[in-house]
Amino acid sequence: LEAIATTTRYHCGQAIFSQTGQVEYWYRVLSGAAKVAVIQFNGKRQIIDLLLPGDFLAVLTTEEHEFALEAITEGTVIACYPRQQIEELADSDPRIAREVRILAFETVSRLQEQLLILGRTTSTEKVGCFLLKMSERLGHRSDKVVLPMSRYDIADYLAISVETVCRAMTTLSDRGVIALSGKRRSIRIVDRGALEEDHDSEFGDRNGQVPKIISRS
Amino acid sequence: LEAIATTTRYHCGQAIFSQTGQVEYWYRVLSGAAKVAVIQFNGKRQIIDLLLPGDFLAVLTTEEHEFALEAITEGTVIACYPRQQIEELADSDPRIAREVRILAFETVSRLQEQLLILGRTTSTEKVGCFLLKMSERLGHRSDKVVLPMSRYDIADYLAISVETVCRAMTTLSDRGVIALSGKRRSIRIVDRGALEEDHDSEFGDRNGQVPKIISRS
DNA sequence: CGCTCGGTTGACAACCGTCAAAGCGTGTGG
DNA sequence: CCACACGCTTTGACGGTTGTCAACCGAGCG
Repeated sequence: LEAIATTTRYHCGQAIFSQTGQVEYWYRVLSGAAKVAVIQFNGKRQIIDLLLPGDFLAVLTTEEHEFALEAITEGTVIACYPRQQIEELADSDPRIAREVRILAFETVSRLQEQLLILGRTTSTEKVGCFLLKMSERLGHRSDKVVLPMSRYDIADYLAISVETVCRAMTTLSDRGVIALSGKRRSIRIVDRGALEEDHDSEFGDRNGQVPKIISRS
Repeated sequence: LEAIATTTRYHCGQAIFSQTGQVEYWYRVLSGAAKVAVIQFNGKRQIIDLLLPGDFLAVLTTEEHEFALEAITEGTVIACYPRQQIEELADSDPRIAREVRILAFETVSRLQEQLLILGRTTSTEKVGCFLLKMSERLGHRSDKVVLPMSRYDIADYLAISVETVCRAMTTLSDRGVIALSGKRRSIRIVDRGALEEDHDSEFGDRNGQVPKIISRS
């Protein structure tokens, strides 16, 4: 599978691609980090996916939106696979087809998790869940998390403003849930349990209603 | 591919599955509509995906969340494929593998679109984009959209409250962008252009800055 | 040294969630 | 056939949260 890949090293902020229409390549981050952004007619940017080492991106078409893939850490290495060739390989080798399938499902899972984070009500929860997810995805066993992105990128990723991201950070820091180290992008998770529950039963579980009935149609 | 499927007809509000852990089946909506919901420790529900006829759902694992798939219209027909068998078929027949791949990529695309909607700033934009997407997905050429879901489901889907959904609807109606028919779930799109742009240059494009430089890391 | 950019904090207005209440539609039972 | 009840929808009032604007700090760099 790696035989048809062309790996390239990118600088921080460098665009891997940025276009509208059919995308003829699939990408995979080998080291560093990259963001998948959509530039809206509006001028506003939104980051709809964050790629860490091992993550995969396959975009079929980008109708009516301008997609952009961009490195966010210095020296990010990305493998680029021609779509045509990878499809042919998958057709001829079931193992490769299975691998591509798994990568696609991982992408689905990643996006679903992101949807859950965006569905949170308060910004503090969003940032808390984001930090938790980043801690998981970065895979370090320690509680130290070195964010690969700026606050601006976090804001675009969580669909909130930069100032709100900062405020959420300091709020979590004041609560003693996280600790902001000297280095700006380095964060230590102090109380992981509080991050996971967060607002859960903040004011006691006064809503004793068991949510058995899901539907209301 | 349809040989291994077991199709079942469901009532409105009936659960197709609801569990935590490994999901051993993949699903496809043949007619009607279904929602993929996550019940959080909190008790709050969030709809992370909406399945219309032709749409596909494959969940690998639902670690740490309880996933539920539930019909939202009466008489929804859903095909259920055992994961094991569909993988074996895909391994033996490249055409099936390709089909599964395409379905997975469509799921990715659907989730990305939903992320874009959730990334909108105001609730009116969210509802407007949602209606536009529903109009596209339902595929009717006319401007009439019959929503398959309740306002509660829309709220859980857009991560806003029910009241806000109603207010956004009436706001759009007051602006003359949409028309609320007598039937509650029937909506007519009057000014499609306004829905697409929406807030775009509401107060003139005072931010003349061309967003060439995407990155700020 | 001055510049730029990222990060942080404050003030204020607008938006949205919550609580409350009232209008509708549908289905069921009398 | 009608009355009632229940659930969905809508609207209002109010307080909390967040976006926006503004200013300041610190670090990197020419």
